[in-house]
Amino acid sequence: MTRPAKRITGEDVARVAGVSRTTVSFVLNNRPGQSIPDETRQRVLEAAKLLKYKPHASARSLAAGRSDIVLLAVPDLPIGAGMSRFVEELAAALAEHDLTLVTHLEGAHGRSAVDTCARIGASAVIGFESLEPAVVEALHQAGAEVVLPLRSDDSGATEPVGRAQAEHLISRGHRRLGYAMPAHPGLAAMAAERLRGATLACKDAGLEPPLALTTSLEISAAVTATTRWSEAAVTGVCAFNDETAIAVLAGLRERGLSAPADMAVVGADDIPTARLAAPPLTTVSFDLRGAGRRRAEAVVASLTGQDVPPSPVEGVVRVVQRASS
Amino acid sequence: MTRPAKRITGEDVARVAGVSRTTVSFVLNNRPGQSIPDETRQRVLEAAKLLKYKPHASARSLAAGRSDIVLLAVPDLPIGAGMSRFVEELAAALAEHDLTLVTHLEGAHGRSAVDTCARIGASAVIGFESLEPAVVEALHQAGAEVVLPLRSDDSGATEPVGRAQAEHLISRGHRRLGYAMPAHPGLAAMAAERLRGATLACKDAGLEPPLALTTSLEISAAVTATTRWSEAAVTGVCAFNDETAIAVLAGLRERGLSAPADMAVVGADDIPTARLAAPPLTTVSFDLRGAGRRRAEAVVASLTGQDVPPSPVEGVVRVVQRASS
DNA sequence: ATGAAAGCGCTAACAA
DNA sequence: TTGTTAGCGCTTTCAT
Repeated sequence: MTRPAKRITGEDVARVAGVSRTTVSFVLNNRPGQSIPDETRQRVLEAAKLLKYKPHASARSLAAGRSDIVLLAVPDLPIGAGMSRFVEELAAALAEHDLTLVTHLEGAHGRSAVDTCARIGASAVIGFESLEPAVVEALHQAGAEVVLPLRSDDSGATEPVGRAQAEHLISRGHRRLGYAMPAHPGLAAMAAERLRGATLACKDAGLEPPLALTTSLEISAAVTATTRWSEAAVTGVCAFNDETAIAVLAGLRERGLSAPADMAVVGADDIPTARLAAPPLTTVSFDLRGAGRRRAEAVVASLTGQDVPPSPVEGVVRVVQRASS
Repeated sequence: MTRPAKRITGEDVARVAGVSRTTVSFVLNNRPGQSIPDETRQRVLEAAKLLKYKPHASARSLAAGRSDIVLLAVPDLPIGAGMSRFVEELAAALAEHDLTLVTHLEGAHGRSAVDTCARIGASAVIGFESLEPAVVEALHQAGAEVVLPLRSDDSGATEPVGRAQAEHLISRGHRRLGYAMPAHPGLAAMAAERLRGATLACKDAGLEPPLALTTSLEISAAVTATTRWSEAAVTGVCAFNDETAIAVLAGLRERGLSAPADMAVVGADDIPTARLAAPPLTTVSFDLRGAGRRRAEAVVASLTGQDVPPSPVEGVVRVVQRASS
């Protein structure tokens, strides 16, 4: 498990290939503008493969002045399966541009994102939500060339989610809506955005804003919330996400009520267990992969100083109707 | 978002503090054995703070010969909230030893863990499950000094989970058990381990091994599985995890049966929605934070060449009894 | 088309 | 106690 293993350097490759280190570098990075005969190029490539040469990351970054490492800084919040799809796509899209993505999970006791950024020498940092200016500044100080918030404008499709939820309920005849907010503080900002989307949909339909109530993932909390909604004549509730929606469903069940007859419920995220809920949960799903790809494009663009092509965002939000509404 | 910002080097700090770069290095890394007068030390520290000096990661790693970056390589599998607790603790514990953790999520199209390891110049890599020897070799080639599987021996508490599930059911009088295996291929290895634990518990009790059936997260699959269990006179089933257990519950419900009367169900992981299931799900929870900490200790130990103190693993697995069993 | 040489910013012997 | 010096492995400009 702990073998140091002599490192193979570019010099080794050069010696084996019978060329200079410079040539090796040119070939391996296939630097444009250098017309290297195919014969030489092959020789270098073979030597590299033979020796299993891996360029030394630190040396490369030091010399080149950039590490091409992109750090995704995830704050302390409940992480779900949707996240991995986003991250995978982000990583894949970045890799196409020769960038390497790693993720930092911010925890109560661990390093801060800024710290981690400095330690790994990231070229770019993608933060969640909007980054505070002071943090952005610190990140730059730490060596990051580019710093982007996660959901600028389109990416998270966050407001549209709330809008889609509310529109769905409205289209099914509900006139008084509720919104189930998550208890986790880290989710507050995103929840507020989704709620805003729902509020806009209500306004468009000439309805009052949804009655927003916080619901932790416990039956008792859900009982309290659903009771208040019932009292307020709410007939349909949008939940921040599927977990919260499942809590609402549980609250209803506990009270001897049922969805959608007594109260329609729609979640968000379309987690795997949504369809297993009782009743199966109507939810809003959205294109996380697309979001990942768009984010990657934005990073690449600012890293290379190009203009950001606005990249169309269409049909990202979709209602998956099941029995709960 | 894209300000290069002139980098502050150790030289700048040295100049401001009126000392040499060496002294700066010594103070900042507070190298032992160098008795530097407090006055000088303070001067350096102040200069560094004033200039907001951050050592250049690549330069440091290149010179020191190690990056102190630890890479956690997560394969392509459904990632849950439990994971973040583990990662957070791992990161925190590593940070105490001046190591920095970043995570790589393996995806279908992105970079491989080996690739990522090479690109970031990780000093150590923590893999999931057991790493194949060829991969370990490649990782070393890529520059990793230490390579550890995630769950060697104790960490994941994986076999004990299955054992606890089965013992719980057996203690409640069930004589014929079922085991619900997940459909996701990435989970197969872990599932096999948990099943093994359950099998051992059965053997200890003089019972047949559990009837293992795969159950995807769809009601139809769960209906099929539960039907077969019913036919085989199974009265209690352990599920690989809570999601699978929730599927089993849904299958039972669909068939007009109920837990635990017709079939007792116990999950694993204690996800937040377990208590919201109908009926609330009995599950097995375990100490992910402890696991994270132990893994960190192992990494630190092999990185520093110390002997690994076996670190006691007690009371990590706990049955949380709810209505489903 | 290829090579020589000068760093990138830092660490760590070794001197002083 | 502090400074001088020599690299770490790579990129890249400038000669050849």
